[in-house]
Order: sequence, then C-alpha cells, then structure tokens
Amino acid sequence: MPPRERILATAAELFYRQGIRAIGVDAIVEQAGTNKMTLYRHFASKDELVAEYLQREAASADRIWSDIAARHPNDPLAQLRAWFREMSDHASSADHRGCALANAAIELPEEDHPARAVVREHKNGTRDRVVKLARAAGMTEPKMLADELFLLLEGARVTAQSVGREGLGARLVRMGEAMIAAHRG
Amino acid sequence: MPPRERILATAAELFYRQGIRAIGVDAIVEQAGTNKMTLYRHFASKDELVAEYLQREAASADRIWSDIAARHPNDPLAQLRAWFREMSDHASSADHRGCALANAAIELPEEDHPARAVVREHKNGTRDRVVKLARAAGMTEPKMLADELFLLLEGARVTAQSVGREGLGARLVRMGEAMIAAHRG
DNA sequence: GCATATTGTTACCGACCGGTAACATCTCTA
DNA sequence: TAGAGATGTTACCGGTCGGTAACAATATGC
Repeated sequence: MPPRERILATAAELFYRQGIRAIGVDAIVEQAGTNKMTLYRHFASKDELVAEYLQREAASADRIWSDIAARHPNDPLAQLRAWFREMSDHASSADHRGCALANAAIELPEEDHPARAVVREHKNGTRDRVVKLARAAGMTEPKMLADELFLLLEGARVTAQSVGREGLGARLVRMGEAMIAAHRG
Repeated sequence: MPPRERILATAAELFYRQGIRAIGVDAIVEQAGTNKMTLYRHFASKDELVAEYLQREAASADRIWSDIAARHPNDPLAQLRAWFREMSDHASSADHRGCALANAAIELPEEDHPARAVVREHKNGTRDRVVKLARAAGMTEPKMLADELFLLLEGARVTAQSVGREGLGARLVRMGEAMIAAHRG
C-alpha cells in the first residue's frame, strides 16, 4: 500500500472515530507509518486531506445505490425500502458514530471550508435520489416522503451517539414502513 | 455583569457559533473582557466550562416546556403540537446552527467527557417528555410517535447546516401533523 | 478608613498545532 | 548498474493550546 493510500486510510479512521479537529497531522503520519513531509507532498494542507477523506466517504456511500439497483431491477419501491432498511441497519450498528459528512459539517462551521462543498453536494445528491425513487415508486407526494425518510435517518444517526441505539434499527424500519405505506395511493 | 457570567455568556456564543474545539480559552476571556486567571478561578478546566455551558443550554431548552403547558393547560394534544411547531420554527430559523447538545456530542467523542453526561441526560429527558405527552394525548403507540417526531426534528437540525433550510419549517410542520394524525385512534 | 475578597497583569510552562528546508536513503525502471 | 523519482530523517519555524505562579490593583463590607 503506497503511503498516500495509507495516509488516507489512517486519516479516515482517526477523523471518523475521534473527530477532525481532535486529530493532528502528526498522529496521522505516525499511525500510517510515514512522516509529515510525505503527507505534505501529497496534500497541499490538512484541509485538503480532510476534503479528500470526505470525498471518499461520499463515494463509498454512493456505491450502495448501484448495489440496490442491481438487487431489485425495475422495482423502485423495493429499492426505496431496501435503501431505508440498509441505512437503518447501518445507523444502529455498534461501531457507528454518525454520518462522517454531517459530523464534518458540524465540526467545521466555516462556510468556505473545502469540506463544506463536499458535504453539501453529497447530501443534496442523496436527497434527490430518494425523491426520484419515491416518484418512480408511484408515491403520492414523493418529495414529502423523501424528506420524512431522509430526516428520520439523519436524526437517528446523530441520536445514536448521544442517547443510544438499543432496538433503534427495528424501530426505524417500522417507522419507515409506516411512512411509505401512508404515501401509497 | 460579574465576570463569571460574562465568561459563560461569551463562551456560549463562541462555542455555539464556531465550535467547542475551535475556540480557545484565550479567545473567550478576551471577548469577555477579562483574563485567564479569573476564568480558572471559576472553572476547574475548559472541560468544566464546556459542561456548564451545556447545562445552561439544556436548562433554557427545558423552559419551553413550562411555557407550553401554561399556554395549553389540560390539553396534551395541543401541547404536543405546539412543541413540535415551536421546535420546527426554531430549527429552520436563519441563525440556527443545530442543537448545541448534539453538536457537542459529535465534537467530543470521548465517552467519559463531562459534557457527554449532560447531553445524554437532556436528550433522554426530552424524549421521555414527548412520550408522556403523546400518551396523555391518547395516541396509539405513543413511543413510536414520539420517536418519529423526535428523530425528525433532530434530523432537521443537523440537515439545516449542510443542505439548507428553505421552506424547512413549513415542511416540518406538515410532516409532524401527518404523523400525529396517523397516530390518532 | 481599614481589612478582606475578588479581579487584573505579566510572564511563564511544556506540549502541540500546521507546515517547511535540507539532506539522506530507498526503490524501481531503463 | 546507473540514474531518477519517491520516500524517509532531522531539525526547525511561529503560533496557539490549556493551565499556573507571583504580584498589583480594585471593589466591597464593616
């Protein structure tokens, strides 16, 4: 594994588990088995490293969409339900510490930080996808349903950190199913 | 205003707007018009100052409950709806930057940080209150409805920061009303 | 007016922050 | 095997971090 990849992998782990502001470049290069000079030959600044970390997180989150489409071809309703179930499971898993993108937006309030553009784009893209899926599934008021499901998940991911996640997965799925059912003509 | 109050007021503003980790004690004392020695005569450490900042936030958030109860005496359904509407308005207001408690939990992942206990307690207390209100209002499955409303708001507060809040307030109210309606026998 | 308690001032501590210069070592390819 | 490009090493930069010691100025209550 080349040093650039090691740095990114290590940064991803440390940033996610301990926070972006809490981790210094020294900690990253040490755990990645390299040094600061090599880091700064590959990344212009820590902020750029953060932006690339988030871009990879967004890309890997996007990959579940093609998986779901492949598993339920030509069945948007099944895709919508599979997406919500998968996100519910993920949000309630033991090692989950919220959405890396949303957490970054909270840690980095400066609106012009390079990380913020990545977060905005990914969140808007996800929401659009859910709306399209809801529309294709013939839901009444697809935007409304998409927002309900989206906000519910987003709330679950942040709440899991401060309140707990006992039974969260099952409860989430029940809520999502109830909302989908309420939006079927 | 005595220095202790000035420090707490200034810390609240800076912590909330720029993040807890982003603000150093030097910035606080300077803007509060005092000095570090005075700060450390009143607070054992920065972490303790953070904990007290969050305790005050929690207390001021709790105050809306008595307001609502006074405005809608012996009408739990009206109280529930008033709570959700007020929280929706708050979450979608322009200067809102998420829930101070939830943001702190994300910024401070160490489970034994003094701030974490404050967050846990307040979030659990709020959820309990919503459950009781839903039960008193005669809702079928009050826990379920309370979670739906609670998670929806929590999601809205985090999403407002990364996606935006155009029309968020009105959409939230519609969603909440739909959920409450779905839980009426 | 005097003693007391609270605040302010200055200077400092070691540790860490993000970032860089100069130079040595490695690895991989031609 | 020679040379080039990537990586590693060491030492350093100015600035800031949370936190403290010693002492001077102020406010307060009797």
